[in-house]
Amino acid sequence: MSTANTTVESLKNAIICAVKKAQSEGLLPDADLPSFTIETPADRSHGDLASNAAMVSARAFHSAPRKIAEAIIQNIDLTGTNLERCEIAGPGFMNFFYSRSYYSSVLREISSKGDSYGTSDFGSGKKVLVEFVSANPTGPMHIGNARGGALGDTLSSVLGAAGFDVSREFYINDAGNQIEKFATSLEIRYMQLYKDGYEMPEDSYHGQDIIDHAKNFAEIYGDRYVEADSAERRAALVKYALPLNIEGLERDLLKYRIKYDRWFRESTLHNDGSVKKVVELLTEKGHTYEQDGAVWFRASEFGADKDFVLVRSNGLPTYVVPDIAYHYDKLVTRGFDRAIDVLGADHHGYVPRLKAALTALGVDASRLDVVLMQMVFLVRDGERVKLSKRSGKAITLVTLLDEIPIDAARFFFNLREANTPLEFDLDLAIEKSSQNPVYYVQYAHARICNIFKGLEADGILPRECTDEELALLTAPEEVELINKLSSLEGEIISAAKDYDPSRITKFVYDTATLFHKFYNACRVRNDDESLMQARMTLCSCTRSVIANILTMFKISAPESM
RNA sequence: GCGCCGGUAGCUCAGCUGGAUAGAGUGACUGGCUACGAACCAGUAGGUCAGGGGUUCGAGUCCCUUCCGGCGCGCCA
Repeated sequence: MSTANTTVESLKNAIICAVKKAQSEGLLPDADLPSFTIETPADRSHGDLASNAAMVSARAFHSAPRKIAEAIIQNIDLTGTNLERCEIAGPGFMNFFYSRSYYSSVLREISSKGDSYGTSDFGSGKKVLVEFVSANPTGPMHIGNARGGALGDTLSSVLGAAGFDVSREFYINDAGNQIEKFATSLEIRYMQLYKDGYEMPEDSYHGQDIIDHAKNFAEIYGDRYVEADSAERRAALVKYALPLNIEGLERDLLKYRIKYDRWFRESTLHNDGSVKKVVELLTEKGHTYEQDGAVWFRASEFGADKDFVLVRSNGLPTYVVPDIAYHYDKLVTRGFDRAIDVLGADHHGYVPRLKAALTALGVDASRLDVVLMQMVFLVRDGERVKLSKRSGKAITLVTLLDEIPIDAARFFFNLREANTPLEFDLDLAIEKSSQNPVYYVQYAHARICNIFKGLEADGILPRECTDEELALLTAPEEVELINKLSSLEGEIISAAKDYDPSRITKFVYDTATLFHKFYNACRVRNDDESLMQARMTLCSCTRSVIANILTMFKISAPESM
């Protein structure tokens, strides 16, 4: 538990105790205290922590909020809360103020925890599987995958920092219809090299990558497969091209600093009979029926909007079946406490269906959470770049990473929460100025490093400060900054609860802002040696917070820029 | 037609379980380096929180409704 968290908890307890005491003295009626909140007021003159306890209990206690607040304050014992006084304000808020010693205890905590400051055991080691990107291995990754990658990877890191045991996984769709389409596309491109009269169907893959595969294949095997049986030709082409694509995915994601714990192949679910078994199990339990030669699942009986097909009339399963088998594998066979899927928002209709199937199989579907992410719009020269997937002209992850730094990409894709559309400004991302938020944050870090370098050159080294010295940090800019630093652990837990790593991006940006303000208002190098050392401690703690976050997000924290 | 998501400053967006005077960045204008990195900071201007009803001591936040935008609703994945 961090100092900041214990303060909030102990204040809550102190208020509850005060109410009981006031009740025993007859100052308040014997009614239950409704649930109330402790929050940080936006305006600092309203104290450091504020509670609405008196206002929410006005009805229960049949009394005016301010009167209730008075009764509470008369009986409150703030010993051990890091708080020293309380004021009643406005309609009945109780505003509490930190004691001086609180600030020094925050700085001490950060200094002693160092790299681990911000982490907690909130998740108590629960096993969580985060599946993200899972791009089709039939072609290159696009911008949506880039967002999914940054989101999934940082979300995993946030969950890890909050005390969950996290595994990252990529699901490879190396079976099913899209592989057939892949085969068809490769086959036609190959045959086009030798014969006329081969046209690409509308729904095949038109990208340059398919043409390249066919050419390279032809260079190795020549025309050997031109006269061969189509099935044999297709199999050979897929066997050649698919592993190359999968290697490519792995390589490109690694370049993006994403390393998976496991690459899970859909084909294994077909090969070991899992896919078949899903249909059998659902049928055994009476959750399926036949219609028009297809096998349907009674999804509407399990909370989905309508029934859907499991096995097509041609005898082949639809894509949902391996997906069900896969999630069953995650939650039951491998026993993860929770599975999180990062998906494009266009999949939202599919989620209730998958959950319905899991429920029908006796799995608690609430253990599956889906993070949906909205569209990315690339902006260049102030205008949205038109993306046309049809023509194969969509910007790929690789070309994006060629153009902009990895640091910027990872930062920018986490600027907004997943469920809101994201504008990605390409010009801004490569700009080396304060307008570029990633530079702004990194600059704060470099600036701190530079302060220490400069001081060290004059023989001034940081040392441990006494509480009295740390209590010299009383300027508003100093107090604000310490307050910010103190809330990192809580922020990470909130981000983990909400599956929203963008909160941490905002947090680190705000921290940088407060540091820059402090820097301009308070000179670290100072004739007052004690004050200088106290400020050095504050700098060092700020550096830890920024570095811990950037490192967690796999963004560099440079010592100079 | 049904479902999901969104609509906050000129632009891009914050606003945590309802809280005190709705905030940043950017753009516009004005200041601050013989002082630890000006890749920074300070200030001015800019708002009927899409419209309308409701709940409450209190609504950008919750409920209903209308309008506008994005996306879903396949024996595709």
